[in-house]
Amino acid sequence: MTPTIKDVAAHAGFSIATVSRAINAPHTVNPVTLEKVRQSIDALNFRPSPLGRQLRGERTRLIGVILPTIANPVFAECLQGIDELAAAHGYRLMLMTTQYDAERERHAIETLREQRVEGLILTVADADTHPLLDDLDRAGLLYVLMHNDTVRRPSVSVDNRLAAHDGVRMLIAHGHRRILMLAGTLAASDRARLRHLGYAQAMQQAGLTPAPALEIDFNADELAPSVLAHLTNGPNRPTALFCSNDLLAMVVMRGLRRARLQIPTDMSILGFDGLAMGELLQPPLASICAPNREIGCAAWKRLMARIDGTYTDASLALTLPHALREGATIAAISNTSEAPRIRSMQPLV
Amino acid sequence: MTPTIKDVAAHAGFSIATVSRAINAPHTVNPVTLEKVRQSIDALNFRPSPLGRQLRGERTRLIGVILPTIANPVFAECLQGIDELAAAHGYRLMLMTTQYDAERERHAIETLREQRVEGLILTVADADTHPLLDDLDRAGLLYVLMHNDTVRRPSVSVDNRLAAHDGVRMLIAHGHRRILMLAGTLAASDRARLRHLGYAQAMQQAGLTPAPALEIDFNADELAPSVLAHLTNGPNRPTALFCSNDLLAMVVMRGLRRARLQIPTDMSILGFDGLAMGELLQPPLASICAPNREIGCAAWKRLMARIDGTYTDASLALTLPHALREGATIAAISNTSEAPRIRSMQPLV
DNA sequence: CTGAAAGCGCTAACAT
DNA sequence: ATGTTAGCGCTTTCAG
Repeated sequence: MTPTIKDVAAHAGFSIATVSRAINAPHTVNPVTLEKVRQSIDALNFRPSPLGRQLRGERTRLIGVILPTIANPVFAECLQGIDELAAAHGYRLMLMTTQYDAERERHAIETLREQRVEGLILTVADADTHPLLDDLDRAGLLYVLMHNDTVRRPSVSVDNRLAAHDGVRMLIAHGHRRILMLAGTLAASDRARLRHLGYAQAMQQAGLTPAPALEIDFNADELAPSVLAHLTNGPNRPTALFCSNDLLAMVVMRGLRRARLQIPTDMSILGFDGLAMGELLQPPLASICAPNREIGCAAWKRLMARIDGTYTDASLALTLPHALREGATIAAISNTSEAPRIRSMQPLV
Repeated sequence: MTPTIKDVAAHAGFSIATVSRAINAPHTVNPVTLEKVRQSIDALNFRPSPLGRQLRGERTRLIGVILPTIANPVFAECLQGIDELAAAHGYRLMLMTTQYDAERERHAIETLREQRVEGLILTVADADTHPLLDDLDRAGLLYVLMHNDTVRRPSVSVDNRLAAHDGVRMLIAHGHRRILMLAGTLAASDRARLRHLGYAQAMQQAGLTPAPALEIDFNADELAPSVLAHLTNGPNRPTALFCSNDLLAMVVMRGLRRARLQIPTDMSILGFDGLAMGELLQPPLASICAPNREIGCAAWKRLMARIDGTYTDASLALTLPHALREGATIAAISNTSEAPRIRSMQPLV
């Protein structure tokens, strides 16, 4: 059916070894022979089977990608970046999702190892304490983490702590003092932890009291009554919500609207991720933007550098810059009783 | 490094053939032997290499997925469905995106063929006239189309014409008479064509005059002045816009807002796709919903059925039901000069 | 410069 | 019930 190297050899009247050399080391073969072989290749429309090469222990040109989900555009955007570079470099991508499940993470890694991927680009729940990553190190399977914010392993991310810190500082600069952080139920990630840390530090530095992150059920149509009570409860209600990601922010915005709260008049909202989608909202969502596509691209480049052995950078973690997108979901609070005066702030960033 | 079948054989004191049988046909081997082999497998943590099997001409357990982009959640949602079933059935997914580019479509198909995928799930621009799909048929490589609305090939889709027809009828039932269809610049797909056909038929059946689809630049921040003129121009301006997909609808909504038009008061908007995201908008986007995840799942099942040879269904195309999501972006037009009376309509669907 | 042959990990006749 | 062997498509010594 599909022609093999044998067919080409027969057609050209040479051995399969010569055909192989004509393909992989053209300079080592007589130009005349080379030409004949090439013609046979064209005539038969032969393309060397990756399978043979892969089995032979050559490079598989396979890269594994493991993501929590692609339903969240954050990861879809990263994947776009990876895919673009992979296509340009003749690599094939094998994709597996974990739905944030540890057992599926394990299974994905094992499956991709079996398939002899040359490297792995992945996002895990918690990078620092992940035993499987130690296994990879031990086995010599190269990988680069994406969005995992750790200095202990090869990774590409924004500085989640600092980014959250900047964002919350900005809220404070707008006069907010009672700022609550909201997180999804799958919040046991290094990202979520660091974002909350940044929030807490920004609060403390402004002499304010940070609160634990309030967990929100992502899938519920409405906000839980207990949550709503928290958000609307009397004079101590928060004036601003820092949501640990944009999807959550959107769900919260909808929930608040259903509860007849105006955004940003009654409540300011700040998201995290910088989803393109957010700008299309009304009002456009303020967010701490991670360069998701670039994170994917950078992870690819790092992985390639590790594979090529040109990875000489001493530091494991690559931190990409974040940006504040000041959408219209944030209102300034000027002279309410809670924030009696506009304090002078040092410039942001 | 990684143990091979040889290592297991040596460890267990049997031949590699016996080990292979212990794995693939346990009943043909002596229970005692079987147990020993299994212990060796466990001891060495052996997992048979897919590569050897694949080269041997066995099933590769590889499925190729080709999508225009995963930046559009429509495709990400499909992919989620596919991925879920693939993981459950022990298949691996190889993903390639085309960015709606014919050459990249060709390249993706060729690459995946070389890799000996057992089948292909893909979305192409225009299924009917696609020569590469004929090649696949000829080569016997099994595939199922997703979102390509054609009766000529194995496919899973909604009835784009009917869905658009229903949607536009609904607009008309709400009193709209001047309804314009908007399409993205990459509109040369069978989907877009059929959606416009449905629009045109609905208009004609109501005695209204359909217009050609107006092309919108997806990426521009604002709507082009010429477009804006079209939409706001005097008494003949449209009162409702049917957007060929939800992402476009969102961009248009933002553009209209920037031009100080109120939605739905000044303009009603109907999208197509039923993105989950749309419900989070303000106002929630009315849309013709395709069951994207289910389309992915159904495509998977069809492909598996074709591979297993249990695909006895006579019809090539599987049409999944669409649904109208009547968001708040549609206003009723009752007694304006343009629509002097509410005409009685037959019930919708 | 070219060819013969070994071998990557595995399965499937064919023997025993 | 188990072992031997050939071969999937390819690359790579090693000879010539």
